[in-house]
Order: sequence, then structure tokens, then C-alpha cells
Amino acid sequence: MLMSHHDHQLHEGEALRAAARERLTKEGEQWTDMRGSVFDALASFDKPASAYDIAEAVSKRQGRRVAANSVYRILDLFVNANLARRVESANAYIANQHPDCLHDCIFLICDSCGQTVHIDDDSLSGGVRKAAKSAGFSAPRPVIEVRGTCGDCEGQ
Amino acid sequence: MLMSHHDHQLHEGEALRAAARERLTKEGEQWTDMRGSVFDALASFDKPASAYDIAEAVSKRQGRRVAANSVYRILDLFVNANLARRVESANAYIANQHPDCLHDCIFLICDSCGQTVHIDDDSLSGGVRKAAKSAGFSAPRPVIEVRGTCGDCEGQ
DNA sequence: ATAATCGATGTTATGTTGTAACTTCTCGGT
DNA sequence: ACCGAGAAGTTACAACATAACATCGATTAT
Repeated sequence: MLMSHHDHQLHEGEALRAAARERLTKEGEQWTDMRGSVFDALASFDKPASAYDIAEAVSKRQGRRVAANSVYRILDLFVNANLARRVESANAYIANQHPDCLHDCIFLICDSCGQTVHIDDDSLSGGVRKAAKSAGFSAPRPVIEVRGTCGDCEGQ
Repeated sequence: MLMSHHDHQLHEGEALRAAARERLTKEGEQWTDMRGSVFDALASFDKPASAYDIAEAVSKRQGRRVAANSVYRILDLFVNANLARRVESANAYIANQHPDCLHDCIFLICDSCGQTVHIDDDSLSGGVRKAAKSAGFSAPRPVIEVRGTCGDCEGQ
């Protein structure tokens, strides 16, 4: 079975930061120091991070207390602007590696180590969207996540 | 496009309660008064209910304080035994209307009124499972939910 | 220049969801 | 009667999330 693919600009490090910044400003939002710090913290985690995790990371980095509160505001902004995603089944957030392009993504979360990979399969998410529409739902936003055990953890 | 279907015993009211009870005892677990009360409360909601909602309902019904704590224990048991499902994106639980049969279900949750319908589409959930397995994940448990606006709320 | 405004952030408080640790109760087997 | 095990009670707390209001700094109008 052949899967349709399209080219993604997959960003990381500086490039990701730049892409995020560009995306946010294109939304008409400001890229402030605070937002930059939150983004850096978010992107520095290798697994989904809670707002509190991020608040702690930013606090440490800046040597002052940053309240979870402020972090939530910024995360909400990021999610709306496609810079970040919320992982519902983990109450956590993860940076979006291609903020430029809109997707329903599918997260695979390892119950053992927490590692989370994300895959884009528009045929799957499209099917879910379609099923929702058939049931009379409008403006459907699919949440597709899979809990399981990743390959690395499988052996042990 | 034709969708594969299979017959479901869709239970409600007394029949649902009986089916749940049967299912639970088949798992080797006891159907106690408390569990019955929690199940009744859960099934009495017409939308996903939080553990605290349920604790409150049971407390009211019994004229004594029932701690959320106890409700959580029972809900976990129910979820494991397929009597209930957790709706991840709502931090809430919903009774499973066919506890006899195993499914990855798909929930459609209305952001406006909270009504939640569940659909079973094994081809969709199977696709998600398959994608997870291809990515090296074992024992995948898909979480498929859709946030949107239901038909009733759409007009207004 | 000063005042008004607005968006971003800080601050404090509180609400909601979820667990942990330990005790008490109940029931069945001896 | 005693014991053991599972269920439920109790208390405490951790983690997640939001609300309301104050402050700050940049921009604009006067």
C-alpha cells in the first residue's frame, strides 16, 4: 500500500526557532523575549512537557520565578498559531517541527519512557474528519494519539 | 463506499446495568453496592462526567460524602473491564454501551454543549493501530477523539 | 511633553483533576 | 473466634488549569 506524502520542511534548533518566529509574526503576534524563552524551553524537551515543566525550565534559565500562569497563556498562543501542539492524553505540550504547514498530527506516546513521535497521515486523519462530518459535526479537530510501548522500550 | 458493520448489543437502562454487571463478574471482579452506585451515576449522565461529578452524584444519592478517591478507583476498574471509557480530551468518563465487545472507539465531543457521541469504525482505528505498529510501537491503544460542534449546536 | 490606550507580563488566589498512604470494614475460610 | 484479603473510607497532597486584577512599556492622540 502506497502512502501519499508531501514535502515537509522539518526544522530543528535555530532553524526551528526562526520558523516559529516567522510563523508567529505572520499571525500578527509579537515575538517577545518571554515568548522566545518559552519556545526555547519547549523545544529543548525531548518529550512532551507540561506547562509547569516549562515554567520551571524558564525560571531556572532566567534566575527568577516565572509563573505557570504566564506559560499557559503563551502555550495557548503557540497552539493557536501552530507552533506547538497539546498532547491531550499527557496534559502536555510539544513543539511543532513544521509550524509552516497545517496538519492533524498523530502522536505515538510511549507509556514506558514518554518518548513521543508524531506522524502525519492525512488519509487517516482525513478519514476521522470525514466520519465526524458524517455524524453532523462541523469544524472537526481530530485528536489522534496512541499509547503503547516504543521500540526502544520493547526489549525491556 | 461501504462500511463494514457488525451487530452490537446496544444496552441502556436496566439492560446496560445488567450487561455491565455480567461483564465485570466475568472479569473475576465483584459487583458491589458501591460499584453499582458508581455505575448508575456514570450511566445517568448524558455527557462525559468527571470523577468529581460522579462523586457528587453518588454522595447526593446516598446522603453521605463519597470521596473522589474511591470513585477513581472504581472508574479505573471499569475502564480496565471495558465498562467505561475515559475521554482524554475532556478528563472525563463515559459508560460503554456495549461492554461485551471490544472496540477502539471514536468520540465526537461538542465544544459547545458537551454532548458526546461515540462511533466505532474499525477500519479507521485499525489504520491508526497499523500506523503505530509500523513505527515500532507495540500494544498500541488508540485514542481517537474529535472536538467540534454538533449538529444541534450548529444553528446557534 | 503628557495623557490615553493597548498588549504583554506579573502576581495572587483559587478551582479542578489525580494519587498516595494508611485505616477500617466486611466477608469467607479455618 | 480468628485470620486474611479485597473493598471502601479518610486524610493529605501533588499536578494541572484558570480567573481577576495590577503593572509595565511601547505606541498613538492631543
